[in-house]
Amino acid sequence: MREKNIDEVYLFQLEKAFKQFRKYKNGIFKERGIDITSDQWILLKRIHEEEGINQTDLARKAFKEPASVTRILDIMQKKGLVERHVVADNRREYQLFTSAEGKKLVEKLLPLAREIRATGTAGFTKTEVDQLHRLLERVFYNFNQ
Amino acid sequence: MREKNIDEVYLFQLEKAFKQFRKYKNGIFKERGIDITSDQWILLKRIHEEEGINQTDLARKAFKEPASVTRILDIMQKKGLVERHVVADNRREYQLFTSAEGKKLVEKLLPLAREIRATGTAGFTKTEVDQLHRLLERVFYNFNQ
DNA sequence: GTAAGTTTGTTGATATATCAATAATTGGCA
DNA sequence: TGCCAATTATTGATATATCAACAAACTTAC
Repeated sequence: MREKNIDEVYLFQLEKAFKQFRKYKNGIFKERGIDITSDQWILLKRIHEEEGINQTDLARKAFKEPASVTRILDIMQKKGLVERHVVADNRREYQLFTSAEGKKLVEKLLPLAREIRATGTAGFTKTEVDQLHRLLERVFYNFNQ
Repeated sequence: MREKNIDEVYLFQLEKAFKQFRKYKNGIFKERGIDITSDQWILLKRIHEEEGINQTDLARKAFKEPASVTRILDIMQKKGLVERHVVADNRREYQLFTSAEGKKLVEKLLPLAREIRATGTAGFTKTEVDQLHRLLERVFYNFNQ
């Protein structure tokens, strides 16, 4: 049997879709003059959803490595978007909070994020979006065994 | 309307599936003692499919930036997996070839790659794999406008 | 109460992604 | 022919991913 050409491989399509999404998102931020990256936005939104979260939990929930989270937070802290607060009864960890500026940015970006999600599934029925979601969950599950 | 929690967002699931796939693949290579990364393998396989391809075409077909291709090839060239040949009638570009060692590695990895693809869609019907592929194509298309 | 193990976060090294700038070469065209 | 534009590859800067090693703080078991 002939080896599949890589174009036909669903995993290559998965990679293409993800990369194109990231490019699109970064492009939208840039074109609106918003100085934030796709990954910084993920963390900012997460912290906003759960103010006071620590880095380990943040990493797990955002599906990032703790080391990456450390570095992305360093950048966002320099930009004044987030704050690390020491915890009274535990000197190992930080509680993370969005700054006032961070909160403003979240409010600005939430509708944009909604638009971006809608763009990706333009022309999809609700059923198709669910189908895609469930199929991706199963792929994730299969690779997570 | 409440803002969607990021877990529910299909785009987050897309990212998770892709990252988990990459981790799984890198893990398999590592566990078999094969000194190659997921991305190096993509390029190696592509060159093997089209010996003599130049970097621009390789970048387009592998869906990578030319700058990334330059650097990944540098690494693979050092490892002795690929060769850059000068072209007689065009001193700007190189023709890329897999080395003898590169070819051996391709033969070793092709069945592994097939297994990895199968792992990702374990429990899928053929229809579901096609469905996933087509849905991803449409997401890509939507973000590529 | 202390030693051993665990948790939390950081850092270093390496690989890849992206954008911008650049060098070298080639092609088109007046 | 000679200049300008396009092509090909590289490099620099910055951001992120991954793994390993580590330090500090905390927890557990004895």
